[in-house]
Amino acid sequence: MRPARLPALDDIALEDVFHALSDPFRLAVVRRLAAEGEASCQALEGDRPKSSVSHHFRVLRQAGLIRTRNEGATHMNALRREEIEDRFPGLLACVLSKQDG
Amino acid sequence: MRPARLPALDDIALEDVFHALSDPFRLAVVRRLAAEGEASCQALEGDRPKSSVSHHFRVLRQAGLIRTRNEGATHMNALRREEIEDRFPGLLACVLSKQDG
DNA sequence: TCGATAGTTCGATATTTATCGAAGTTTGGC
DNA sequence: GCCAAACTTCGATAAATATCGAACTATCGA
Repeated sequence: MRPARLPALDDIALEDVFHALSDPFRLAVVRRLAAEGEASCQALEGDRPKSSVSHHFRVLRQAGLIRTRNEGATHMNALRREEIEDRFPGLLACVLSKQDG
Repeated sequence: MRPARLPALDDIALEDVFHALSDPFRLAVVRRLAAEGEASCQALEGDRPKSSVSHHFRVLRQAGLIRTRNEGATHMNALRREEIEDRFPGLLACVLSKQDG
């Protein structure tokens, strides 16, 4: 199992983060990770096929938003909170406020 | 000249705002409007064709990010700052901070 | 070793978005 | 009224994304 190859947030443009967050499923994943701390892909897939879920997790990973830790066969995902806050101050607050409005 | 048909920000999902901001040209427009207050489409087009510029302004308008006021034949655009801040607190701050990083 | 489970990767198709010329609209000036 | 300027709208094409099944990989347990 190779190292997690986390992209450095400094190399990521805000546009790319916005793109990652412009999908409802991905935005929901970010919100749930913020609320629940850590979760497997499976725990967050709705009823969609695994390949689709995997695709969305990859987009989030490449945008620097999440970190994935392999724990046995399951992959545990978590928000890169501090780093995101450091690089894009206020972004998470914005995503997490008024989630229903 | 019919009324500006501004969408109510309450009707706009955060995903849609993120989508609007996920394009480098549109993000640049938002930043320039924030810095300069008001500008015509023409003043902000790089060297791209008018139809392309018009398209991007429409996306920004539909996402509720800008307001367009017709002053003669030219259309003056401005950020809907207070409303955006109201609906998505922190979003603009995030877009406007560290624009070069 | 054989399954079963959890994800990833591949490939093909569908949907969405962007791009840009051409034609149309509105406004102001002569 | 006529023309130019500033946009918008239309339509066609290109490019980027999403979707989903099928095949592949890695890990755990019996």
